[in-house]
Amino acid sequence: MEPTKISNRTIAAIFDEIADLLEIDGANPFRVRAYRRAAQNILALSKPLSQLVAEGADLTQLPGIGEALAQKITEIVTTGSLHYLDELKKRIPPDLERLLKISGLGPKRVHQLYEALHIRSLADLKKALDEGKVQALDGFGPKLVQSIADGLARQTGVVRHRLFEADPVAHAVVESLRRCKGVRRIEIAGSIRRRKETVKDIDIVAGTSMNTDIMETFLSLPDVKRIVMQGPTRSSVELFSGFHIDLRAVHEEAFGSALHHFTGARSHNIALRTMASEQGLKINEYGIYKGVRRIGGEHESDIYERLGMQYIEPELRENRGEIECALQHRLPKLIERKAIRGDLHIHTDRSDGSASVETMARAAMALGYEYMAVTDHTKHLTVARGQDEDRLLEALDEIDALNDRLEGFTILKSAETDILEDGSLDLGDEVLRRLDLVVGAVHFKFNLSKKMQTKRIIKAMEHPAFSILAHPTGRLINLRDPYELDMHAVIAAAKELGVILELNAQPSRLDLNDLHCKTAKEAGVKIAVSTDAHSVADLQLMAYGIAQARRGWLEPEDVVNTLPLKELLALLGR
DNA sequence: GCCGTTTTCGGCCCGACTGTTTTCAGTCG
Repeated sequence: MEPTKISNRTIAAIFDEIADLLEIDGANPFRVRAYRRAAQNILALSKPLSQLVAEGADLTQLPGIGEALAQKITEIVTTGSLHYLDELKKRIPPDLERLLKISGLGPKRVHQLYEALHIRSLADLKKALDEGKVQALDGFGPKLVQSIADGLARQTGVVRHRLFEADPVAHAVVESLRRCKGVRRIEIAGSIRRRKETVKDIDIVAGTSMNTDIMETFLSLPDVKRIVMQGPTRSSVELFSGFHIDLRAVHEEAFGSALHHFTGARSHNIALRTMASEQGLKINEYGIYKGVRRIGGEHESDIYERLGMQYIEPELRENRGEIECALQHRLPKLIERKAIRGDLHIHTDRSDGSASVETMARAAMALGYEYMAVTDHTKHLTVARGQDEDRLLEALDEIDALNDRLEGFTILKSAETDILEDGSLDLGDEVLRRLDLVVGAVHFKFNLSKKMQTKRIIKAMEHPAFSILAHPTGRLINLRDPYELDMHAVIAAAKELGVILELNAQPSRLDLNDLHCKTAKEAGVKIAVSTDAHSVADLQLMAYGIAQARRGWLEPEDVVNTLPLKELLALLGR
């Protein structure tokens, strides 16, 4: 049968769905976990499974994939569906998965609700609650029933917050707790510390002396809407702003272990603990132990040291191969903000930016940069006052004059050229040739088929003047999905054509994402980390781009705007 | 369902908090 081009994401979603259903069915929890772990590992792959199957690769070589799952993957890829899942759905109503999302309801209770009251949907649950049937069940006391009812009422919209929205909230809470009695150390942990693009909640870890009032202070912060959970060492609240915050307080000697535990990712922790137990060691929030003897935990680095591996930066802790690398002492030397020598995507008031070319240039100089590229929009993008050839030529004259005046700084001539529907560029060849680099981007016709969109973009990349593909997938996190695009084909074309891919640092874009970056790096494709600044303040967004680059395993040599100007121009063929 | 220098069976991370319970199961992170 003709293989489908079914995506890794779809296959992972199928395995996750199986895990949900098996869990409700009361299956062996380790079997459930095998499906979940496989789903997670599949998401981290840099090659499409459909391609691996077509090449006849041995799927059992992949982590977490054995005979049974390899066979299921092959069936999904070749037939587009999975008989086993269809059978499961027949036996267990798939709507039950939605009940799992309600806080306080796990597989056991969902199973019980289904068996005893035939509850199979949110509506059924609401009705049963209203009729007082739920509280009649064994183990469903008045408080639990109330919390389920509350959870059901809140059910609408479990949102993941974007990193840049969570950052200021987290910092404000940390600052109000820092001066509490007995607080020696306090840090943000969780997915914020790993700089994940979206976060579900905010985790904070404190190392304290015996006498501390941090928990009381935390629970009585003015922003607290309700207390979700409270204990002597751990509490959780919901703020009026909708954020959930977990606070974990341990004795200062255990701060490193607690910080590690609450930084996660969970899959990273599980992998480390499994490894530790193979070495006869045990890791928990309080330390790392050999037998009953505690051999570390004050500092986070103790854990990696005792396990005989390199320290793993938080951005890498996703169990995507970092543990294996750390054991072999060949982790990437992740890029840092200070390695950046320039910004290659900047708007000015000549299109939709708010500051002049000179103002942006002086701001970039103040950041210690050697260069920046002015990349105002082109004429097709009328809403952004895109420039036609004549206005662009005027801009180039202004840049020439400024470059004569600015000491030790170069403004590169460029444009964020629209990629038109047929893959041609929105500027004439004569003007394109006068630019130091050409940034190309899609700003309309997002809804083309995957095939057409991929063709359109690769055609644009084939233009001899084309340098950098900006925000390659067009997504706006939580607002707009990426357009349909065969990213593996785009990466292959970039490699072949010597085109650079952008990691757009706008925190609502972060496009390429972390996995794309890793895949591009492995393919030998260079990345530009650019802010797409529309104001002086936006230049600071570089930090978000660098964080995402680190999550994508990028090193300074993978990123073109770490190069000195001369070498950058040579790479661009100028 | 996966995995292996405890290797083809018998393990599989670890602990806090809650509610309903008289010692623990379920959920969560």
